[in-house]
Amino acid sequence: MPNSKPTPVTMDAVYTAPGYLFRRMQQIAVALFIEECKAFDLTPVQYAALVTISTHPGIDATRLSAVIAFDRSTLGNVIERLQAKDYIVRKPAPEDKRVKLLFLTKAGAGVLNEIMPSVDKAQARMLQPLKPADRKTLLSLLTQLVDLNNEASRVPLRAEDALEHLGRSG
Amino acid sequence: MPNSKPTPVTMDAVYTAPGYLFRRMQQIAVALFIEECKAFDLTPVQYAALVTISTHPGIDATRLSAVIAFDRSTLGNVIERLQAKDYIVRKPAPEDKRVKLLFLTKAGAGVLNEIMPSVDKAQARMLQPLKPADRKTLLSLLTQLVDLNNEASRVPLRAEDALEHLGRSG
DNA sequence: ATTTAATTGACAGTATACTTACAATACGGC
DNA sequence: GCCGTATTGTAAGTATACTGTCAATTAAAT
Repeated sequence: MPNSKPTPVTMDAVYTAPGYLFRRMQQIAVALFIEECKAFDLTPVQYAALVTISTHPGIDATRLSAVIAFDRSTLGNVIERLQAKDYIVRKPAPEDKRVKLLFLTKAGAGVLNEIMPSVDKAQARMLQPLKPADRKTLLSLLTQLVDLNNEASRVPLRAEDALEHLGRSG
Repeated sequence: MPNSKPTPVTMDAVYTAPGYLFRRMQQIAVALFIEECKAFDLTPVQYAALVTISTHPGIDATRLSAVIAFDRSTLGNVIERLQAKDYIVRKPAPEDKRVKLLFLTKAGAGVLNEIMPSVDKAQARMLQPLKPADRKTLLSLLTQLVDLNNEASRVPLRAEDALEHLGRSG
């Protein structure tokens, strides 16, 4: 009789799983971001896209997705929303008819400057409960882990590759 | 002239933000889970729900949401999908006509038992790149941080409260 | 130079994750 | 026992996040 002893299942199968903990922390991070930045009507993803377009004016959607490691399909919708809010504009690339280049508008640059302190506050708040030394340790291990697992993600970060033929502005 | 010196924006505003790193790790965690468990057609969230229904048979959707800290609305759809796959059944509660109680089916209990090793493999893989001591440190800090930030999340974990009048089976 | 392959943005479809709102039901104070 | 209130499940609407696919276009192979 095979499989005669099924392992007894406990909630530890959920609570101690790193994947569960990362999910919870991500949800906490988004909640804190939204709370601190509620005056600005910008989501964390939209903020990351704005920052990247700011540091790489004229980047296209595919390269943007590689630089922040967000899915290309998802980013299409994000870009549409940023455009609807008049924070960015899309201009057709002269040398490649498929490509649309992304630029910040004045309003986009303004929001980005204004939201920064609130973003910093949110980022600080989510580590606040830890002792300063533990914050540094966690951030260091987390940075290492994300980097070492880069290829495991569906959309690996390709910061360098993506910018090879751009003006190397970031 | 106010605001005459806008802070120069760099990609560090994204790359070093803990929120960004948590988002990346969550995406990596999901990718690894899906890859290891592709034979089973179960998502991480569906797995967590199945485990909880297994350890708390007869739990209702609202309490389930509190025990795994997932949004109540989201969970409605998750439950529908688990029901469509015949992994769970919903039975009306005799003493409260609003409530529908959740139970595993034989198939649900079977999948849960079979998928466990693959889930463990995925969870191990995402920490694998770190040295064993660093894995322990990260997991400890992450667990602390999630717990200390519990109230900041939109759906705080309420494991105890949620089970007060249940049979205390977990 | 013409066929083949790769890239780009777009779209459809599924699955979380959250908000607000709502009807049905249950419960509290009185 | 009635009434205001809270709870439960559900639904609609928005925003990620991923899978495919597709047409248009460009690049590469020969």
